Amino acid sequence: MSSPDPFDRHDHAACRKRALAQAEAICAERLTPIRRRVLDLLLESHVALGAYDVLQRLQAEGHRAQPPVAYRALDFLVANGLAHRIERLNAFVACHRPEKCEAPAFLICRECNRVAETASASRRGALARDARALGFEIEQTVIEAQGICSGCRTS
Amino acid sequence: MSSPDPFDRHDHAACRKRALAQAEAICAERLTPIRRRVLDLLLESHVALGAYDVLQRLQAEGHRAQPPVAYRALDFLVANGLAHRIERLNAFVACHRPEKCEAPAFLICRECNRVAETASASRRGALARDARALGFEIEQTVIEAQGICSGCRTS
DNA sequence: AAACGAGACGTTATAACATAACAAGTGTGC
DNA sequence: GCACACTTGTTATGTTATAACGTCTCGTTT
Ligand SMILES: [Zn+2]
Ligand SMILES: [Zn+2]
Ligand SMILES: [Zn+2]
Ligand SMILES: [Zn+2]
Repeated sequence: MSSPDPFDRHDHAACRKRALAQAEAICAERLTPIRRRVLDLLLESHVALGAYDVLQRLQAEGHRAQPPVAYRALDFLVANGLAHRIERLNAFVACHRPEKCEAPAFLICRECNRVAETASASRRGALARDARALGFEIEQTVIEAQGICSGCRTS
Repeated sequence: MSSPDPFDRHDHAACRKRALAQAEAICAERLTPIRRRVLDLLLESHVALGAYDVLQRLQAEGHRAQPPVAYRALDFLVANGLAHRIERLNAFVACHRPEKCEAPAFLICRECNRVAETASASRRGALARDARALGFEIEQTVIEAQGICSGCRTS
């Protein structure tokens, strides 16, 4: 089955809870309060958050944080597969299925800025074939599609 | 046939000349001296250049340029399909085949930093299918693979 | 010719994104 | 205790990108 579609309504409270539980399973005690809070901030938001957006939210909660605090937490989450960086937006989203996530691809609505995560073809596609032909060894692939979601198109 | 492989040796003087000629055919008088020069700077370099790299080179040639000069030229080139932005690197490469270029994908060597342009599957792949299923209309897709090229791997 | 508008470019200033470097606190194992 | 790994706090700075406004040129309109 596919990941929850952020363009669609779903039981997001449960979705968020599950993602946090998976995060704790993956990281155990390494999911410190700051990291956990940052992950939850990403889960709360269906749009990608920039590091400074995260920082502002932390500060709004009374945490006297400086930029490295946000970047470190985000870097940790990305390194552990709990969040993804969206290059196009210089921003981050939570991964909703960290246990099954491999070779993600993203659909970014230019109107509402929401980001949907989907799975990419990975080792089978034309790109992998081309790379092999060139002797290029792919380690990681960024796939980010821009466009307009169904909700925004109809309105 | 595929585009010239920057990981491979080729007659780059000719390659560059052809690309410039195609650029002039596409833009006519709109390819002003600055834009032409920036395009040529990108063609000269097999690695992606950041806007400030371009800027430095312009300044080294005696041109008293400020950042917007570089960004404007690069934006123009990208808008006209003569160059591509590599999101992962916040940098730009010239397109070697602007007339035939559609849905490009990139292979980025993390060791030598060279970037090869290839063609992506476009409307047929799993991504397009997923998007259609969600009612998402894709307008543009960024595909950037990181890895290691054959030259760098063997050495 | 004078007025106008579009497009390119010059210039200043500032916004937005990201990291280097070092200090200090915590816990674990020796 | 002490070394070590890891996390966090904090200051400062580096890097990437754009807003805003002025000027110049050229071709079109009046
Ligand atoms: Zn994911
Ligand atoms: Zn939308
Ligand atoms: Zn191209
Ligand atoms: Zn290489």
